[in-house]
Amino acid sequence: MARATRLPDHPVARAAIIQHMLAGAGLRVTRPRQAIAEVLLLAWDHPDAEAVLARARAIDPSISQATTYRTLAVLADKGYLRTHNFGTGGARYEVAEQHHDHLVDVDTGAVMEFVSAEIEALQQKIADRFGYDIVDHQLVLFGKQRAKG
Amino acid sequence: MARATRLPDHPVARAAIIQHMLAGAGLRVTRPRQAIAEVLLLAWDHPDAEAVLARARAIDPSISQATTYRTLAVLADKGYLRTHNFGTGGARYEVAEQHHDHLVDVDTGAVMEFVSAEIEALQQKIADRFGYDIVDHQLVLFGKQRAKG
DNA sequence: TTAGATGCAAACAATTTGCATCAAA
DNA sequence: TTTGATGCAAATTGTTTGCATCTAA
Repeated sequence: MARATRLPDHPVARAAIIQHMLAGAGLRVTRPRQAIAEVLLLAWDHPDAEAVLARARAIDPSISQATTYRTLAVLADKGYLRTHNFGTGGARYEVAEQHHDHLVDVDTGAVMEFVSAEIEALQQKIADRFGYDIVDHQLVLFGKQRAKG
Repeated sequence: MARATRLPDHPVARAAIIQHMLAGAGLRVTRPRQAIAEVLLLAWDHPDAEAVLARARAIDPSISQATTYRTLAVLADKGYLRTHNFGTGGARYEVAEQHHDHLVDVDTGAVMEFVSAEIEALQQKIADRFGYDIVDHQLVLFGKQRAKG
């Protein structure tokens, strides 16, 4: 049930998408950043900085940890990435497309995505009670797979 | 609008509650742990480990960082405390009483608490779709105070 | 050309651990 | 008394930064 990749197969189209993302974030389009962006766009999971670095080095072995963290930070800051903190370990990243929330399998660590317009509507109702406007939210469900019976 | 303290004023009653919490977690009732538990039970906010340590040292200056982290970890593991990750900085702790979620003021860092039975019901409906039972969840709304009109 | 990006290594921040000593049960 | 708890300091983990050197624009 792996999600389809977010990048087209055609190498020119891929390069164009990556370029758009980096330039859109106000960044120069360098080789390390292209590798990092490609890694994120290809990721079907929610890798942490270490995993992003490892995968990026498969494309270009000279990429440093510092560049990885710096690039992740800028892209997240500019809204191209979302960061999450699922309990222990470092921050985990994913390309920010349509907003969605997460269901984490506490036994396997697998992460599923979902959206619920109903929940989002209720959230704003709650914020209203406090006199607030919501600028962001995070909802993480932790669950166990139900035994087949 | 500070929440009332979770501990009674009477010193004997306070000691009994703290003892109950520590013993209930399978821990020996030591002076450092009593101080840490008292700090958490008295906390009206959501202190991080550093703040817990500082407040505990006001009770007993000899308390170490290691004991603070160790005690927080066990109490959280046993379900007496909840931990949160509101963006940057270390984990933040609070006594686990009735479950509730949080609304964080992105400008001031203030944290408000709320519960919504409606949202919780929808959460289980979503987990059902994946064949999961929810064992825990975390919902954090980030908001800005609405300008007074 | 030149401002911005890089790798490296050192610095930081948050948390965990080994160990000799201490104290609750 | 003996098993678990403590403080200390060192080790880990995750992340950030200074700096001399590159390189995209």
